[in-house]
Amino acid sequence: MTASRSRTREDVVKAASRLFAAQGYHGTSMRDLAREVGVLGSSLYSHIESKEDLLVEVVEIGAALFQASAAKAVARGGDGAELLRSLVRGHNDVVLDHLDEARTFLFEADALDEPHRQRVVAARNDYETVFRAALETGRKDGSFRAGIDPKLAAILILSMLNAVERWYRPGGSLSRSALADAVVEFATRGIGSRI
Amino acid sequence: MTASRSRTREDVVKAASRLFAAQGYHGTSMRDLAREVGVLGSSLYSHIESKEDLLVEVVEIGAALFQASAAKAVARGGDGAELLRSLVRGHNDVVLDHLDEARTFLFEADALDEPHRQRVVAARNDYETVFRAALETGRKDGSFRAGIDPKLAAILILSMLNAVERWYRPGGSLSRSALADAVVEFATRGIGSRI
DNA sequence: ACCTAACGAACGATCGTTCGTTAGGTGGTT
DNA sequence: AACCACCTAACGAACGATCGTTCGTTAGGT
Repeated sequence: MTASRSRTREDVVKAASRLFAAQGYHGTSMRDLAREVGVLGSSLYSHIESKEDLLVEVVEIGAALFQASAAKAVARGGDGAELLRSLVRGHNDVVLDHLDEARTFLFEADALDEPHRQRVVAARNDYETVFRAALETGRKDGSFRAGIDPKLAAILILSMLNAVERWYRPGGSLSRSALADAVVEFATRGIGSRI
Repeated sequence: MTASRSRTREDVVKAASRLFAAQGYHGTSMRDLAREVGVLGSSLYSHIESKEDLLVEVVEIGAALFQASAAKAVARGGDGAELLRSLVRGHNDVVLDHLDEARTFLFEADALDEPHRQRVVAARNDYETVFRAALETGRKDGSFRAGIDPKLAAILILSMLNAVERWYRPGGSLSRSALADAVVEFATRGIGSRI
């Protein structure tokens, strides 16, 4: 049935996510990928069109995950502070639950051809805009200081979040929930000026 | 005269920095590199041992730049807050003045063989330790809140700094100095709780 | 009997690298 | 000044390996 075929295709895409995330797109050969799936290189082409097609698919999965996370946070509502907290938790969940797709989306888009790369840039801009809007909301409703620059703050917060996968190891002393809380607290209070 | 006109090893290393930073190690061929230098592929081997040797060299240059920056900040002295400011300014200067080497050091170390990769990991740990020590100092001298986690804060601050090259464009509305100030202010005050 | 995933050989292109050769410049000796 | 020995950077062909991909064939499930 079509179900078994599409499941196999999903296996290939999932394996590609893993290898692209671990070794990079250019560092992964189709024979590497085939070995990961448990098949010979040529057999992959029963399921996919081309290597670049695979990258497009993985990157789009990553983009959709972040987009869905942002949409869910917005739908949940709340003031600026609550919105920011939702966004941070959602982002962390995406990174930790879908590490390979997130990594590929965040760091391998340069390997795409120009039109596809532009779509990734646009998706990231849209996502960043949601963060910026949350910060603007919070600035107005009193959640945050009046002096903040929402655009810059959004970039800095996302910089911290996107780097989480580089150092966070699940099962350590810091739980996933505590991680999100720590990022939010750092973003809102910083390290300084004990009152 | 021969020194300035003849292509030296440094020219090759510099070109490699540019391409490794722009396209990644695996995305750069020796013929790509040769074209960048203005020579045929085989001619590169008058100057270097191997492609991986080149990566090692570029990465070590990057490591040395960050290490020197940290040493300079420490030598300058001051309390925790002043030390952190020095470290942030120094880091930004390294990234903006030596973008290619910094990028390669930060993001291409995975392509190294295991022993060399370990040395990069160690260098990054040492560098992070300087940041952590500055935060611990500041926690004791009253520059920062008592409740902060220096290890986590160091990671988060470095996450922001390492991402600067992904979005900052010199010549824009944000000067280099203002950028460093903004990062320091974000790190110390955050966005929240107007008191 | 049909469908299809997987095989395995093979394609041309490109990979990193080697090697014998060449051109051009330098220094030393006459 | 003229010679020669020497050095070095670059060339260009070629190496074996591997790249992404194609294709005719085969095995197994429905």
